[in-house]
Amino acid sequence: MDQSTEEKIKTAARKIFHEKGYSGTRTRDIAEEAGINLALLNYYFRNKKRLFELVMSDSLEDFFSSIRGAFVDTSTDLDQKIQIIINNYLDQLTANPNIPIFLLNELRSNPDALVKKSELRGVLNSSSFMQQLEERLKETKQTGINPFHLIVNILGLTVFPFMASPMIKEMRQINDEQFMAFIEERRTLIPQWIQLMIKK
Amino acid sequence: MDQSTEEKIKTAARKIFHEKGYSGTRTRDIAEEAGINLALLNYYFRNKKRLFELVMSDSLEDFFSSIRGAFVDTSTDLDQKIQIIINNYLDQLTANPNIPIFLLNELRSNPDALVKKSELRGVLNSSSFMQQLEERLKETKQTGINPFHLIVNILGLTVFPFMASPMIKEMRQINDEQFMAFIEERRTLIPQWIQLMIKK
DNA sequence: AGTTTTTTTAATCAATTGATTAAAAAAACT
DNA sequence: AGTTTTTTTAATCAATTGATTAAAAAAACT
Repeated sequence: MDQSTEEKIKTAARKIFHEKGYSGTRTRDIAEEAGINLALLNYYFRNKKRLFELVMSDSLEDFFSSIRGAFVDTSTDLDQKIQIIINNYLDQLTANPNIPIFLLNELRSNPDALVKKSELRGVLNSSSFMQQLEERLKETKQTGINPFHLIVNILGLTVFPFMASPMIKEMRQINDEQFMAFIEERRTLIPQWIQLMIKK
Repeated sequence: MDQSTEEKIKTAARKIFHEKGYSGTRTRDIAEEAGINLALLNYYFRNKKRLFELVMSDSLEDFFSSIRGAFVDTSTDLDQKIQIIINNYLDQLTANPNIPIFLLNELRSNPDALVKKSELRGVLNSSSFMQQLEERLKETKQTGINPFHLIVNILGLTVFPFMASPMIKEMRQINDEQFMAFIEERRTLIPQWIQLMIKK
């Protein structure tokens, strides 16, 4: 495990920024986590802000990358895509449960970070998935419904429980392991629910 | 508008804490927002932490209070309750769009705040709504599904778009007004989707 | 009207935080 | 082996932040 100092800092910064957000994170926290001298943060990354922007950009990329493939793939049909998107998201969120709340909380004060990812908008809006959704809504006589609602629903059913995990755990008096079992139950349920919304 | 100084501080604190979170908020921000002298925060509330805990407690109360009535009301049936809960939530979130992300972000670092509201767990778990949900799942041969999933779904479909509003606005290139129109569309759609999940 | 209590103010302080500095150590180059 | 460049270190600094202080002003009490 011979990580360079620069890599050590990045890894540590990702972890701590995800947990504490930008203003809750001290550069000393990152240095401690990385096991390096505090001044190295400025030597390698100039200042806290730059390091954060790097982590923010990477995290946005991570958030979208696990589903981009499924969105644009023309060889799968709508039902397959729904399954793949939800599965890929659950896998990714299981590995990085802090990403959604981190991203959405930071985007509140700095929405511009997303503008730099404007390419994603293009990908999403012209995706095979979007077209297939529109066609399905036509077939099911639901043309009054903006297909974007369905995308929000997939995200809401998949992502929200991770963001609300403290509340869910407290309300149901369950531990982390039991929470993850709850999430696994949803792996098959969410696609079924989405299917009901666009049923032929 | 003869608010006392104490009230002015509370109002300002709620606003700023909701926007910036605990660590992103300086006591000077609150004082400026309230139009009062900085030292008055300590005079009236002793320190930043106490003021925050007060705002946190109130905000949790607000988050749950708009739906508590509907949960325990025994004179309405399940379908009516779903409608009322979603409507009440949308009204409340429209008035205070920052509450969910504020609460869930702060609960990540301090879940204990919720333990102080443990009474809510009792209310939820023994509520008329919960019982009606269980009965409906029985009637529809879905006894393998924990009814709590449906509650998470209602929240996910209702609350998540508010939390994700920066992303939704950017992805669809819409302004605040258009975002609220998007939310209003969901007012009738969400109950329909939920009904599909528990359809007889 | 005088006295006491409460509220407010501007200045100041102690601690913290992001950042800088100068020197030492290590690596790379000749 | 000597020189140059890069990396690391511990100390220090400048700015910021939550909090305190002492005095003035206002309100309440007698």
